[in-house]
Amino acid sequence: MFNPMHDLGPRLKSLRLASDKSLREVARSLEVSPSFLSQIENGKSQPSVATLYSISRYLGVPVDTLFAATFDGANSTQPSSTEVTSRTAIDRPTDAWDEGGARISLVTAQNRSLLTMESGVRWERLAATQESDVNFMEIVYEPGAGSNASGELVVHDGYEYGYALDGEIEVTIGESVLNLSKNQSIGFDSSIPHRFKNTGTEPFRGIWFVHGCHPSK
Amino acid sequence: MFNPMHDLGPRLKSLRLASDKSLREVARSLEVSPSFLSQIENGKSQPSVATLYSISRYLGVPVDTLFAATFDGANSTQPSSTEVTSRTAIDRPTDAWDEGGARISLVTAQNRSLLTMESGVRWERLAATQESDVNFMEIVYEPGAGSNASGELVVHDGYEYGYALDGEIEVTIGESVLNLSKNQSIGFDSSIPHRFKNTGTEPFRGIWFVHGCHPSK
DNA sequence: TCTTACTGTTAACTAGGAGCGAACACTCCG
DNA sequence: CGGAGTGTTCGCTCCTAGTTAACAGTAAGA
Repeated sequence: MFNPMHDLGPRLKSLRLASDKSLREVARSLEVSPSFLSQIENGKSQPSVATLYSISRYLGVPVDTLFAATFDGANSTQPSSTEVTSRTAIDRPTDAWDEGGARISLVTAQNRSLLTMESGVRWERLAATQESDVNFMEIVYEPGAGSNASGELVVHDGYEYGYALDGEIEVTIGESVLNLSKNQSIGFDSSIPHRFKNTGTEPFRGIWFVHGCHPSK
Repeated sequence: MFNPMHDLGPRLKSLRLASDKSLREVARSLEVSPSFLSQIENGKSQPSVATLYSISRYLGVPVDTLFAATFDGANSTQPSSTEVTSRTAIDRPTDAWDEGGARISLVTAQNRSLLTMESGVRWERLAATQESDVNFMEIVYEPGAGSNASGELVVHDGYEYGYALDGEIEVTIGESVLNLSKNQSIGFDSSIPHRFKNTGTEPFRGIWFVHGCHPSK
């Protein structure tokens, strides 16, 4: 049985060192004792959920990053990097992930590659085929999150299709403002300026499919 | 001081209910007592990190989803909902549907166009855009149903992507036989001979996306 | 109606570990 | 030689994660 926590301490430590903070300094901010923090970092003790959450917040990483997650199940080229990429913004959704995939790609909820943006938007890749210009993903918008922090509209080639699993999201496409809620679906020409924003109180979850039209390709 | 955990229980509960599992069923899988799970869901107790992690794994969501994120921008605009523009194109099934959609297409569960095949297979179109060679749909395979009554493998151009909402389905692609179950997703080159069959006892429901590669178009 | 088999909830309890304070060993600087 | 940093370890306390048991409610048979 594999224990996802076995690596938690060292990860925290390296993250702390990377941000050049002393153990006592972090401990003071988090309102825990330095000794306890040391014990956590050395795997001699384990934090409560609340403590872990505040640590990860302080270090600026999603909690999931701290677990020994498997980056990509089936055909992972990277051995141990466990990259959960975190980027600020991505212009074209079809560029989100760049490595190619196999001819067949089965992905479970556990081994999806994750792309976390600030401002509560998350994409999880649902399949990695050889096809470029295509993105099949689960997207999550936390309450208040928008596709663009600044609130600008986005334009790109191709078409976009989505299905709402949970929650509700405000979709602006051109002049139209729609509300996409559970079990509803949408498709549109993404050359029309568009934007998403979760104006509700619950996270929005949806299945998304974006593909460029690659007219020449 | 804001507690990010205050909503954790309810979230877990709604996620469990969404996946249609009983409390005892989940508890058994996670090897915790049902009572404890109930206490967690009702906020009367809090799980350890390890337990929370295994719960989130089981439910197929990242741990971070479970916290009340809420760093909202406080832009509570949108007083009037302006729920409009739901435009369903009229449809007649072709292979599979005729095109002729709007540039934007929002579809609710009630106004989807339906395509029922013999042998317990159903497709519901999720969006009708102007794009041809693209199908975005919800598919349902009743228990025992297969993509092909005769059980033959199918080949066609393009790629196929799917996400499992409910139930389980056996996917044969080339030599591989996979099992696609709830929250798992798949993508493959549809020029590989393939077939689906629901070998279980519950209906399978999934979001499907098929598009031809139309190299010449 | 009375079982049986589920569902979820609550009460009472306990063992184990989350988290603490204090002392530790070290390095660097004046 | 002080101090003022760093991180680590020991020993303790008290809280709580997680348990078992009994609970109430519903649906399906017989």
